[in-house]
Parts: sequence; structure tokens; C-alpha cells
Amino acid sequence: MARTVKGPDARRERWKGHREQRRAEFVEATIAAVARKGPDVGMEDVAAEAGVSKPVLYRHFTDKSDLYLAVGQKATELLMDRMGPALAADGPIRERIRRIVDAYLSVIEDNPNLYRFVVKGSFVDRPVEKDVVQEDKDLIASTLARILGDYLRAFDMDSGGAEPWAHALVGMVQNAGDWWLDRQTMSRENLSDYLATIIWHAIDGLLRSGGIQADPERPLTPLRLVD
Amino acid sequence: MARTVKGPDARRERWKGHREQRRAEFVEATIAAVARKGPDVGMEDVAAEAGVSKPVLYRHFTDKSDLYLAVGQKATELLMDRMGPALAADGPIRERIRRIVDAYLSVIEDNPNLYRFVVKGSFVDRPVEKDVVQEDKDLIASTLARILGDYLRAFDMDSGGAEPWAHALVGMVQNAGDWWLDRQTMSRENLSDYLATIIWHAIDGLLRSGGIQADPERPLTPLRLVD
DNA sequence: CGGTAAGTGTTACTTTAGGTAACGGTTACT
DNA sequence: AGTAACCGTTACCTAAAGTAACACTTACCG
Repeated sequence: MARTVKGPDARRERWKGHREQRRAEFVEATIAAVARKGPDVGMEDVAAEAGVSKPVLYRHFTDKSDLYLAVGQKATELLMDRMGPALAADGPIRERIRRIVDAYLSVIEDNPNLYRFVVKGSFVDRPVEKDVVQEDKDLIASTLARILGDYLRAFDMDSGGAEPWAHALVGMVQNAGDWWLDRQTMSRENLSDYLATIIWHAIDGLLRSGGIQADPERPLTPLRLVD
Repeated sequence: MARTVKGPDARRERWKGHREQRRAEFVEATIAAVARKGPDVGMEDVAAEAGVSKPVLYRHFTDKSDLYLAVGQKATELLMDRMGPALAADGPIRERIRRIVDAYLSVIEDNPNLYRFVVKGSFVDRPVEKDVVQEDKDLIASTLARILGDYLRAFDMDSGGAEPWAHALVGMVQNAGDWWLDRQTMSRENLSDYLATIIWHAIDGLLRSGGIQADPERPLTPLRLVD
């Protein structure tokens, strides 16, 4: 038995990719199950959807919330894939705002069920170990806070308000989005445009009150990218 | 046995008030239990807190979600007691906005646990029968929508945007409030003021773009009350 | 005063869904 | 041949929501 310790046993590595793939597969199954049976699916349902029995699921996820967390992360991925570029892109301010807002709306429009599951999600049971939604919001908010802060500093204004501003913006877009998703009484374009207008006016107002006249049609300061 | 049917038996009426009172008592117990044992209390815990065993609880609430719903309604009451007057009061616009925002913030400041329980609430189990939070938000939003609509119409502007506006505002204040509640890095007054400024600027911008110059320090149109 | 309609409360059960134990088979590295 | 990882199953455990069944109290009703 006294085997000399050598490099990692290839038998361990063999599955490295496989496990990831399997998890992804179950995440998909969960999403499918949610779409089919509503947001209160159980582990049994998910397993069935994947054509498998519970214990298999539990080999890949320690826990129900672990699974849900993974679903949340998948959603985050979808979200960030579209929002990242929009946040990073430079350009005329008005248009830039519009694009960020629209990126968000497009994601929830394309995945309404997933979206609802994740945010209104039955993060039942035990403590809310990790709240993906909150994390995403915080991430976006802090990115915005940086952009806004840079902005204000570029005009030599007090940047202390950037953080509440950012969180306010996030909540604003999210809630307007929720409303819109439920009763789609206006086109996405309209809403994006409308929200962008509001936001732009608020920013403009702040700048004005600092004695600065900004042009909504022109790109501003070069800005750092998301990291 | 052939008793003539007469007016309501007094034995039925005797308890009318009592039941209400008892429910209220259990709602209080729930709030206390939440404060003590965190947001994932069970029925057993609540019953224990009230010094009683489960079935008693179930005589007054059909269900866990029924109980939680009642807690939510209690919270709504607290909220509306302060927001109602603020929403109904007339006065200089800037100040009016500030007061509404501050009313909200004061409620969550005074009842942080209850607030968190209700909004992040484990509305576990079965379908989310009735979402109190959503209802409250909708109620507030529609009140705001009316105020905004009146405003815009008073200036002969298109009032179509009032509804998304209102929902955006609600989300904005709520999310900024959440952020503030978690890490209280600024005074409530500061935040109220800051949010009011943002909101005012956005409104002002909209009016300007319609060619109207409004004075933030003057009361506007006489407005309908909440109903 | 006997009946009865509401309430008080209990302990002990059922049910459901999350999670686990224990078992056996397959593949491919060592 | 041995073993480390996976595949998968059925049958169980457990916690918490919810219920059944039983016993006592109060006050109205005739």
C-alpha cells in the first residue's frame, strides 16, 4: 500500500470537465421544470425532468439552495453577457444610458420565467445563504457608482452621492422592468427611452445645480471598464 | 327540533371582537418571534412565543401564509399610517417629495426586522397566494401615478408616462432604502434630501423639455387626496 | 337548569419534501 | 487485478406544516 505520492492521479482529473457539464445540465433541467410546473418545483420534480432520481442530483449539488444558487448564477451570466458591454461602452451619455437600460429589459423580456423564479424565488428553507439577486444588484450598482463618481469628479463636483444614486437607479430600472414585464402596455423601446430620459434629466439637473452644462449628445470623459 | 329561525344567535356574535384581538395578538407574537429567532421561524416557534400550542394558532389562521399575510397587512398599516398623510399633503413640490420619501425611510428605520421579514420574507411553500409587498408597491405607485398625471396634465403635457414613472420612483426609493438600511453610511435626512433632489430634477427636466419652468419652492395644483 | 355554540387548550398523529444510506454496476487509469 | 472516480437505484430518515380527536370553559337560550 505504501505508494509514493506523485502528481495528481489522472483518475481524478478525468472528470473535471464532466462534472461542470453535468451541473449545467441539471441547471437547464431546473429551468425547464420551472417553466413547466411553476416556480415551486421540488427536487423530485427537477430530478424527474432530468430523467434521474434524487440522489443523483445530490451528488452534484449539496443542497436545494446550492442548485438554486447555480440557477441564479446562470441567470447572472445571461444578464451580464448583455449588460457588461453596455456598461463598458462609451458614447453619448443619453444613448449610453438608454443602452444600459435596454440591455437589462431585453434580458428579462427574453427570460421572464427564469427571471421571476430567480428574483421572487422561493429561497425557502434555511438562511438565505447567498442571495444572487442582491449580489447582482450590488455589482451593477457599484459599477454604476464608479461611472457616476468619475463623472461627478470630472466636473469637480462632490461625488459622495454616487453610491445612493447608483442603488436608486438600479431599483428604479428593476421595478419599472417588473411592472412592464407583468402588464406589457408599452414597447420595450418606449420604456427604455423613457427611463433614459428620466435618468438623464436627473443627472443633468445635478450637474446644472453645480453650474455645469452637459450635452446629452456628446460622449463624456473616458471611463474605466468593468473589471 | 323545529326551531323557528330568528335573528342571529347572540352566542355567535359574542366573539366577533375577540377573534380580531386574538389574531392581532398572534401577529404580534410572530413579529416578536421573528425579532428573536430570525426570519425563518416556524409555526411551532410562533405558537410557543404566544404561549400556546400549534392547533390554537390554526384556529385563527388557516395557514402559514395566512399568518404571514396578516403580518404583512400589519406592516402595511404601519407604512400607510405615515405615508398616507405625506402623500395627501400639499405644499412646495420639493418639500412634498422629500416628505414622502422620508416617511418611507422612517418606517423602515423604525422596523427593520419586520421590514426585512416582510419583503425578503420566506413566502415559502405553495403559490405566493397574495403578495402584500407587491400590493403595497402597486398602491403607492398608482397614487403617485395619479399625482404625476395630474401634474403633467396641469401643464398640458402628455401624461402617458406617469405610470412607468411612478413604478420607477417606487423602486428607486425602495432600493435606495434597502441599501441604506443595511449599511447606514449616511443620515436619514441626508438620504431623503438627496433622493428628493434627484426626483425633483427628473421632474423638472421633464417639464423643461415641455417648455415649462416650474418652481420647486412653490406649491402646485390642488390635488385629489388618496382614496 | 339542561342544552348548545362558541371558544379554550392539549397530545398524538399524518403528510410532504428535503435530504441520506446502502447497495450494485461501469469505465479507465495504475 | 485493483481502485478511484462516476452512474444509478430503492428505501429510508427527519423536520415542519397541518390535522384529528379529545377534554374543559363560558355564557346565551329556551
